[in-house]
Amino acid sequence: MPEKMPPAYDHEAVESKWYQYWLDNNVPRAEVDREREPFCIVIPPPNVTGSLHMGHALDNTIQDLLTRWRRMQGYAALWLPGTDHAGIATQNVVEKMLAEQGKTREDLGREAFLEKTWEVANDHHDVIIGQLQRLGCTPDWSRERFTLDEGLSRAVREAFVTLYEQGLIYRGARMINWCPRCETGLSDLEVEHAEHTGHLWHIRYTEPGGGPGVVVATTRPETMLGDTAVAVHPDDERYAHLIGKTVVLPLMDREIAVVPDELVDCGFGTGAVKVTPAHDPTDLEIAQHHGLPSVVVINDRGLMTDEAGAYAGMDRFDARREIVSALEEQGLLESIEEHHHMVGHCQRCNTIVEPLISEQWFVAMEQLGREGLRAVHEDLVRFVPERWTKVYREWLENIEDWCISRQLWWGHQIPAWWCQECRQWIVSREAPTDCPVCHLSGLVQSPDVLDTWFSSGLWPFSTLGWPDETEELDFWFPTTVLVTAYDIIFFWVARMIMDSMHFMGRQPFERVFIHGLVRTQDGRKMSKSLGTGVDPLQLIDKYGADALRFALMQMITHGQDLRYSEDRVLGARNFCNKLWNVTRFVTMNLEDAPEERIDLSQAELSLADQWILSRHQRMLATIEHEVWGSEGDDAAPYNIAQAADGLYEHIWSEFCDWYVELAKGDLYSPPTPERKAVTQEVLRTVLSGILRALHPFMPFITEELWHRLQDDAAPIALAEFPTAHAALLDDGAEAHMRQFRATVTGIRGLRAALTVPPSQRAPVTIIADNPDALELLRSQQGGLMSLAMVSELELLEAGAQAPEQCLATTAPGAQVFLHVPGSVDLGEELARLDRQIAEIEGDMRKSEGKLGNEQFVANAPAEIVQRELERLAESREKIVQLRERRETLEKVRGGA
RNA sequence: GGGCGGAUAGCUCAGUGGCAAGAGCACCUGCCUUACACGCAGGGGGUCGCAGGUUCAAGUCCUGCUCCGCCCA
Repeated sequence: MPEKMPPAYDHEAVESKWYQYWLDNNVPRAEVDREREPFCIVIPPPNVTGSLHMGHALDNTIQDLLTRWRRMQGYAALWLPGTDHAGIATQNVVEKMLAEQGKTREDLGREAFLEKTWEVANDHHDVIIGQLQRLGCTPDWSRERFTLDEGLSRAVREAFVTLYEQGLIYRGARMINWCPRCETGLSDLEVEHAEHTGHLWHIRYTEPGGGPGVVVATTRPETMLGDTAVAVHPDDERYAHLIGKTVVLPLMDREIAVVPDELVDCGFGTGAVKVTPAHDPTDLEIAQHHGLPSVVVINDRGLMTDEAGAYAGMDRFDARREIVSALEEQGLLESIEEHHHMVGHCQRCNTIVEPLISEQWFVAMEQLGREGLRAVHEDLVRFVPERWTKVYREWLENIEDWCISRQLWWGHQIPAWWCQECRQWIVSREAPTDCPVCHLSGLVQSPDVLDTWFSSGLWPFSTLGWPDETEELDFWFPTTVLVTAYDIIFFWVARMIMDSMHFMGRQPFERVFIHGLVRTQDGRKMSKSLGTGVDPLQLIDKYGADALRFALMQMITHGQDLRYSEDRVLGARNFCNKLWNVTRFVTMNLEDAPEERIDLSQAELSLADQWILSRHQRMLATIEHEVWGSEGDDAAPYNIAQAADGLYEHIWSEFCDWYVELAKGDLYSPPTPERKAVTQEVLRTVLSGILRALHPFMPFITEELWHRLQDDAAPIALAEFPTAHAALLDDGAEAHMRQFRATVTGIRGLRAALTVPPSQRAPVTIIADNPDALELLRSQQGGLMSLAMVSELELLEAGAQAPEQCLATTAPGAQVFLHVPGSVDLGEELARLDRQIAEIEGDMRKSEGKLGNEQFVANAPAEIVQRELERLAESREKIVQLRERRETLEKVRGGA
């Protein structure tokens, strides 16, 4: 890397060159290797509709970070990529494209429509892969899967047929959620409920003889055409006289029975409800109790049927208006109330769903649900944070059968064939040529496809080769951790666990790391339609992928939504620049370093050397502990933000602010050549550790700087992750540095109090409280003078006479005096001292209060009491010094 | 209706019952000190939502309440 480093980091120049390098060096590739520990993450497959948003950027950065880290630690680390065909979503996108040309899918026919959809899916796929690569993600591309590819389709057929054979898949007519726009059945989860302000219409159903009858309240008057009864609560005295009688259904002139049923809520509306068994789940139940007939008045396109009489062919909402006005004309509309209620909408197209009785394929969930529960009861799968376990458990405990057939074209066509001769369904892994029962041909495959989540549920094992018993499956399954947001726990996570327990007899992953959603700065949901979406690629263009990744990693909080703010990305970009420049500094100063490397364990280290090496070990131990815990993957807490902060703090506030500044003395004017060489070695060693530890967070810049630091380097992506060595921890050096730093900071504070510019050095006197402190300051004199911009340093023993015409402060173990050339504003200085005195007096009172409390002394641990005693002693010492100082100043002032 | 989460500096958020509550950004002051102005040094800023309780000790544990958000019915 011969060219010089420019003084500002340019992310575009750096990030463009390393992805291909990683591919060339096989970085993403994972091999089955029995000598290594397996580590495996399967990607939550992005939909091949649309492109990646900030949520994907977050989710995939976490996965890449964990994978890179384990890879560097020598694990056989597989991150398995892929995409999801996203049945209804993708089909909607293509239908919209067709609609722009005035066409429908029927115009094209199934085959041509699917061809078109494959094209669209392939295009989106390529965009998504490109985005993941821009983000620096390194999943094993050689193992990439798609939910509709041949292998996964085989897995789907295997799962379907097996469940059918086990009696866990059945076909039947049930009331389901129907989207009249998509013209397909939906599962309960695909319906989103939103509060609507509607009306509660009170409608009178009179008695055949002309009696007053009963007033029913309804939110959906259009369904009344299909009413087959009126129900009241059996204990409701208001309506007792009507039970067993009939009333006349308005507009249809049909006599319907008044039936008693416990399901009726006396408090709702008038306490009498119309019963429309074909269009309401509760009504259907009531109808079943009383053997009532069903009349279907709304069809699967949301239009009124022939049964709706005069309203046949009308849209359901037009019919509602017409019916209300007809009732009003006839004087049967008693009143209208405003009413707030939850209305179900199609998750994909937001159309109001219609409950319809329909013949569909269902998965019986009771047994699968039990198996899913066993996975958490026996701790086979653990959620991080743990509280999501409860959410998962409660959903499974109340689970209902799952409608899996969709009246769509894009997806896995159901492996079921209808024999027109025997009038029965043949379910089979392979397409049968003729009916196994009557042996006649004339089988017709069900045109329906499966719910997308049926295939996604198999993802952790189908992608590893199931139903074949592959080496990969044997080695990497169960996978290590699943990383996803909480919004698909039911849709996807739960189904993977149930399916895996059922088909594999084991959990799909040992842990589920649940993170939150990325929101806008003011906490709103990011959405393209609201214009609140942020495109990760634009941010990458502006600040770089490393900055985006690091910012996201700093913002993660466990299971809580995070508010995106561009300031954070800017901050992370500045951090990149800091890293760039400190590497620039180190490489510039390594140019004349000796060829031969120095063994630091044998070298004579300065205090600063010992300190930074110790702090470096501590940082490494901290980040390992925060992310992986101390007992390996099954206890990993994934505190990634804490690890990011640990690195940031170490690099910026310790390595750059203090070590590098102190190193300058030993580099520019070393007392001995050895001192310089050791300093160079420490700089090289610590920076090398920093780059490697930071690599999983910021892969591009660390790869670049790694090669800047050493010409002949192999990829940092494959370098060994640094390990903390307890032997290099040095509590003594850390304590001495704390004291040293406090002294420097004390002097700087005095300078700032007088606004002495940095260019102006100033003389300083320090009176050490004890010989140890004196020795420390004497040994660090050079660093102290340069970092605190001291012109002359006078170091005195305890008891020495304090100099006059000075500003003073106290540091641990020392009193510090800044000699002021001109005149000092004594008034201001006195006020400053008074503030300090007041503060310390407050501290003293608190300590004295605690120590004067017998209970505290008796009950608190000895260590805490001891600490309190020390603090009190320190405060007393300080306050004596400050008061003396104040007196002196007063005298000077008086004399002046 | 049931459940979950949140409320800490102007903003976004950290914070094992015990060292007098921290960071980043923003703000104020002074600096182009030969790695970095994407920077350096210094500084101001807090009834830890409210009210009780447990404890020698509560931002942290318990109870109740208020407000905000989410999920399920």
